[in-house]
Amino acid sequence: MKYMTANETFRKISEEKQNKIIEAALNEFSQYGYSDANINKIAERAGVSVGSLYKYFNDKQNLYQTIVNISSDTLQETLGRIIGENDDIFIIIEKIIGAIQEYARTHHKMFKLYNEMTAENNSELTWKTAGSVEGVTADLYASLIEKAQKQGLARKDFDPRYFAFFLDNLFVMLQFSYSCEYYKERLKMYVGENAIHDDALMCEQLIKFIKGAFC
Amino acid sequence: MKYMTANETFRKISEEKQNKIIEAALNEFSQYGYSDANINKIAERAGVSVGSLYKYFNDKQNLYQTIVNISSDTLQETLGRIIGENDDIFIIIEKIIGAIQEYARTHHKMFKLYNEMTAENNSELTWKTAGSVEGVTADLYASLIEKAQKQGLARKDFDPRYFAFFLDNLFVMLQFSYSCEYYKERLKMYVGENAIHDDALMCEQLIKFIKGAFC
DNA sequence: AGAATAAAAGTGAGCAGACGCTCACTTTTG
DNA sequence: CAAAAGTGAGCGTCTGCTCACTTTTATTCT
Repeated sequence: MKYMTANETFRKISEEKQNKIIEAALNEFSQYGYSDANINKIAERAGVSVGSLYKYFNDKQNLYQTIVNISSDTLQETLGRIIGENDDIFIIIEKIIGAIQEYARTHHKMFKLYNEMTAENNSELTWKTAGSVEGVTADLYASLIEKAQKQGLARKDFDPRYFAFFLDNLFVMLQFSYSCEYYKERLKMYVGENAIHDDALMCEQLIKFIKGAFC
Repeated sequence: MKYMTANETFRKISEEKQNKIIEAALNEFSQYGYSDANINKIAERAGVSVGSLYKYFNDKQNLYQTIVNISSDTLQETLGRIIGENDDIFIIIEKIIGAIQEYARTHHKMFKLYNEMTAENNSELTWKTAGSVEGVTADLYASLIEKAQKQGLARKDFDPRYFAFFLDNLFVMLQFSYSCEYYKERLKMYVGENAIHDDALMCEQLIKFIKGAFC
């Protein structure tokens, strides 16, 4: 169900109002992180009173959880669609890289939120939601690789679960490199100032790297 | 110079006292992150008064910077030593993986601190110290790969700077996977409960992956 | 050597500002 | 005219940091 973590009241208000609140909260949380995010500011930016906000969400944690869930669902939906298209593995990888590059521009706050969330120490809470997603992804990648091995598209002398892990590691770091200040700077150090804008070159090189590893 | 960011007073006190303060601060910062770290608690755990702490360090930021610098230096020193040994690239990679696995146990708080630091938004401050380190690493990896290309150890149809980037991405994620709660859980999802303890298998699989990509 | 004294180091109660959250109240809805 | 939705001043708490004060160390003088 949509916005499961929010209170009933929130689900009854107009979609426009919902969106304004979600946008304001995503803005604040992704920019300042959980602890430094200011609830009063979120309310002000969203054009609602703090009192109302606390009728929609039990507390700060609850609002944060809702935003994390929304982001997680949005990203997962895209990934699911791509993998469900039943292409061969290297086409899928290319599509995923393309999706990361596109999302880094249109939804970069969600990537940033994801980065902050994983750095937090009370991961137990956030793991319950984002964790299930990671589990599904892990299985999907592993079975894709296994299929590729059977089709002769990948060599057979490695553990598909480990290679799925390394593959997703490369994707996670690509997300960070496009969305988070620190990793943006780091990317520049490695491949130069304007690499951030040359999507095609990055995609080409990364696929070459992955293909090499698999074949 | 040692502890450059700290005040002169700090550099004059006994090494034992310095170490107690650094340990207490590293503990607090790595466990709770910058914002939620409590200065009063650090002082108490280190066995000094808050007043003294503020004679050693200008403010919270300053103490944090000092801890980040120390961690950064410690890790960089190890990496520099390994790369300086002039082995062929795959021996170096194996040694780096081994060092990550070892440090994940002996210095895991430093890795955690690094993860939190990179998620912070005021990266400009921390970039000044950690950033210079990343720059050096980037150059070292790239020239190592270039050398391998010339020696015929790696194929020549890729950009060494991009491959250096992907290589270090795999190392960074390995660090996180061994040290940070979220990524530990994620690693379990991918390769199973007891993969965290099977260092040899992880090393073997990762080298296989990297070797494939390079050759 | 020890007293006198100045400088440096150390202390912790408490100030000041920030912020999550409440609640007595008003407005809107059905 | 209830019931539900909305409001925002301000309460309570938390915490970075200060400052008036004490203790220790270093130096000078008799």
